[in-house]
Amino acid sequence: MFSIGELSRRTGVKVPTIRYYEEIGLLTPAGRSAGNQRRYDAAGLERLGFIRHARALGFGIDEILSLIDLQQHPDRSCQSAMEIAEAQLAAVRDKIAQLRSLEQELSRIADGCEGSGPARQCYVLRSLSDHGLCSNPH
Amino acid sequence: MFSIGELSRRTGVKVPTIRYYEEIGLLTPAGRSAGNQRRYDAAGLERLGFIRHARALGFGIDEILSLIDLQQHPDRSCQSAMEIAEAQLAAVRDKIAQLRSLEQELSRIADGCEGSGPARQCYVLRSLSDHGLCSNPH
DNA sequence: GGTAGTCTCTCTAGTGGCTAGAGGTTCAAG
DNA sequence: CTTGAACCTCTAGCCACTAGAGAGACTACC
Repeated sequence: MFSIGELSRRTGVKVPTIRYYEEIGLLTPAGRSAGNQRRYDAAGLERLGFIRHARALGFGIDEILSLIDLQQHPDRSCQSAMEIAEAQLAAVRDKIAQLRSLEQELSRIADGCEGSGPARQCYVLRSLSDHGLCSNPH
Repeated sequence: MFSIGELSRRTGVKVPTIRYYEEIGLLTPAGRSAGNQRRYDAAGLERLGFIRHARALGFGIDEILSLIDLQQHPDRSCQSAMEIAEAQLAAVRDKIAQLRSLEQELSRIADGCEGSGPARQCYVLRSLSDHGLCSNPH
């Protein structure tokens, strides 16, 4: 049994974040000390590692709740886990596509400006004023 | 002179968003009607188009404030505009790189699971529990 | 000039996923 | 038994909006 600070050190998750996870029902301490301080065990450590990893991969809190729920019922089908992962993958790919389109526009816009002239002629400012100068829709 | 609803229709920016932009100092109406309703002119329309375009490219409110400030002083050097654009481009590229790394992990994880077995064996759940299964750092 | 129906007003609160800080209590080492 | 770090709860703030309540203004038609 160890403290929240120890748990934080072992997982790299900040103390207030751990408390926040408790508040939203992701992680409950194994118990409390006589003086009401949180105490965690190995299961809590593992759980927080799971959460951290899932967050790093971009899963939202609701998805993580579902995944944890599934993890606690090992006899159920893992179909929903796969669906959640695929949905996340699709969301990431979508985002990448959007960002690539932005990258293209931004590099075109930034390249068009030398940074040396007056703002009147600035290609950055002109591009923002006139959407017609863009090659992509966004 | 036209109403906020008309401005919204012409730009595709929602009415509450326009009011929010006013609150944070991005866009002031040209005036008010006798009954205190906002009235906009062509300059407001143009300004909101600029803001919308900049937001679509991912610029933050502070950056947009700076860009508008520069736009209103056409004799100043446009260096800062270029810097802002390049910083945004760099941020977008960073984000893309991060997302690509996530994409790789996620597709590996999702591919490892058939969705048909019990949760006990689910590769998605096992991957999240054991960071060591990952090939990328994230 | 009345009225119906749409638009607009201000204000408050909520979103997601935390982060920061105040003011007070508990713990562990010496 | 004291010191100082760690911990507690609670509130407020971040970004860029979005939603909704309750009240007032505008416009088209009769």
